[in-house]
Amino acid sequence: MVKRNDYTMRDVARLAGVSVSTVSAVVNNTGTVGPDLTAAVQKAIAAINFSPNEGARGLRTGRTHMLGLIVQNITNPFFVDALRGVEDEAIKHGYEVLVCNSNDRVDLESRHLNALRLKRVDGILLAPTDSYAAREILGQDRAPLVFIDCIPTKASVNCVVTDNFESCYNAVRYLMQLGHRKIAVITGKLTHSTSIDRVEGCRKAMQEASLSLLEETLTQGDSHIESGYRIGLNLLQSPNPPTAIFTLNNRMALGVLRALNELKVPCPGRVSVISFDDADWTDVVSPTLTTIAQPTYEIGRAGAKLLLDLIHSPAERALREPQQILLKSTLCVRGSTGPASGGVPGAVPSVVE
Amino acid sequence: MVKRNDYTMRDVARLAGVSVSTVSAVVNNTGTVGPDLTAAVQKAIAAINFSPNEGARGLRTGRTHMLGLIVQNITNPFFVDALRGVEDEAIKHGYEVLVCNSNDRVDLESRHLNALRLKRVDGILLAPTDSYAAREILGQDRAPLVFIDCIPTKASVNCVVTDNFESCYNAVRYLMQLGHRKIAVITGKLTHSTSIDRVEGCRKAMQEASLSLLEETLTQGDSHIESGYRIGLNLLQSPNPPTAIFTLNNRMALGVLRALNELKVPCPGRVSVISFDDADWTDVVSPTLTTIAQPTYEIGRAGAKLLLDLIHSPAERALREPQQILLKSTLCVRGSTGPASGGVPGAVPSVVE
DNA sequence: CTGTTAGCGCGTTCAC
DNA sequence: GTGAACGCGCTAACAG
Repeated sequence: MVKRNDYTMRDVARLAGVSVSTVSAVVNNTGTVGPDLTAAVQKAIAAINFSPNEGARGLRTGRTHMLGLIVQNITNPFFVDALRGVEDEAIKHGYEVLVCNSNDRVDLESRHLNALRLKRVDGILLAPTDSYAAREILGQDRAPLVFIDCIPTKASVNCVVTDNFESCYNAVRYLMQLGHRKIAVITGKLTHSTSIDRVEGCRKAMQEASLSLLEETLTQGDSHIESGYRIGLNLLQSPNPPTAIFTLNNRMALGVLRALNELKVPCPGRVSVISFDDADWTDVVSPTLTTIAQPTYEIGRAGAKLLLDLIHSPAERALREPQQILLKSTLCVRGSTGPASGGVPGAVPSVVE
Repeated sequence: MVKRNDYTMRDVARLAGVSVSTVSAVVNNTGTVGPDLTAAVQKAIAAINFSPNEGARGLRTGRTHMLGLIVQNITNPFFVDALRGVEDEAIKHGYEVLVCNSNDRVDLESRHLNALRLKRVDGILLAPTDSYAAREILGQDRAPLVFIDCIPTKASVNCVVTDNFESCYNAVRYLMQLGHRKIAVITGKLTHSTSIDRVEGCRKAMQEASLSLLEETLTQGDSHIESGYRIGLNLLQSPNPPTAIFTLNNRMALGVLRALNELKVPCPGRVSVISFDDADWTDVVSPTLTTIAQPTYEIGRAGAKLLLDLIHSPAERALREPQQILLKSTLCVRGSTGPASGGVPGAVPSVVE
């Protein structure tokens, strides 16, 4: 047993000459204690700088006032912004946030899930590493759960995500308006709903223009810089290169830009680049990067809000259908996208709308 | 009282036909329970999917197995990397991390400090917003505390930081070797030890070369992009511009680069730029950025390690002098720094070593 | 080896 | 309006 020199309510009670329950009543402001005693208790509390033990309180009330947040990879600024949103909302309601980083590993994710369970957090926000793995945890009884940046299954679950389908649909249409017909798409892992929805959005836009999303123009990366770089090199050096590259994530775009600079391929002269996710540096890189900005902070905030809602009304929760919150993104046009006209000879297919 | 449908040890005990303490002994693996009973208990645990309530355990043991991490501003990637280091180390020892973002506000910082106290975390890692404010919390009795990215006072405190003084000393010497004599320094808030130490490092290097760090070449920013941009514009448009700009933080460098591009000032042709903090994008921006890379992850890891050390040996802690861990940085030379020779006419002062 | 007992710090009926 | 008693889920003495 570790020695803790924290003061307890008993100390306060003794000092104020009252009973523990009176102290408790004052601390919790139940309003049933007379003004004189209240003052005495408050004085005693201040005197020894007493602060109630939230752990013990939680044991009684069944509330820990802690939220768990598990993110795929904290290295991705997207999740940092979401984290800010989560924390701001949590604080506002007197909650603290236990942050866990899965580091793209499913095993770490479930380990964190278990740790949060032991800690009896009041609710969990989960940005899963893999949609299929995420489904398995759905059946289990645990604290209220809200997914962010992922819709793990068609079945109804509480989640908040960007409208990935529409965002990509619009982005590809934008590229096609610029005259692009051969558009390469670099995706994240296709076992994640986010990637899947984004690809579908691309596919729809292209189908409407009687183009098809060919295997050769769709490449799976892993959301990290290196994969963007490697795939970018391949794409740019292929005999029949695309006139536009669409990376479905920020950091893969960084890799593509690196490949671009290294190969000294003019952009947007020969190839346009557009990427999902905005960032600090998009207007300082060369070329400045056209992006689709997600409401990152808002995703976190809305997720936390929904979660706190579930926590505070468990009765309704059972009745109400889970909510799927879809947030809109913004297209930020910058220097990396331009007309396809000056493309490589032969790169423009004969398809006409 | 909220209804929790979690199972307790009593349920397990009942199911296994043993007493609660036996269950406890099995769970904690004290090795005093016979093999047959152990098996029975484990079976019962598995049957109802029991998991011990860490909160209740903490009430007994006085350990919450939680660490608090308060960072100045989570938007800064430096702290995200440190966070990763903290978490990895924490997990290894069965701890979870409560992450708090002060958002550069001293009042939020102390609010978080208080919340962590209520939660009875076993230890706190603090990256303070302001060194002066940080001193005030030193006297208070609370959980073991380790500072990161800050030495709030000359008096001995446990902390782990980059050797800011030496890093800057070396960086300025590097610039001087390239022939630079008029070096502008853009600092973060000067109420933070980190900024102060960095400035001192610059000053020493310049003094050794009989140069002085003039007020006109030393400007205080606030570590955000905007301030770098604004100060950068001023500097570049001044009648007697510097031949080199040293930003003491990542994001201010981003601002300077923006100013540079906007004004179309050749870099490093007319002015060189070097910055503290490395980043993902340093080799994709134009020009690629020369930086001083801090061992960010390691700062977090070492900080957590030191903290866990303090937690696990409170007896020695009282005896031992607090530790100040100083980590080395790395100079990453890229495209934004070059010889000063081609500088603006008149920009080279007549000072000769 | 195992069970009984006594709290950890707090909130919450109940009598008074 | 106030205080005594009980229990939240668990660990740690101690007894057997």
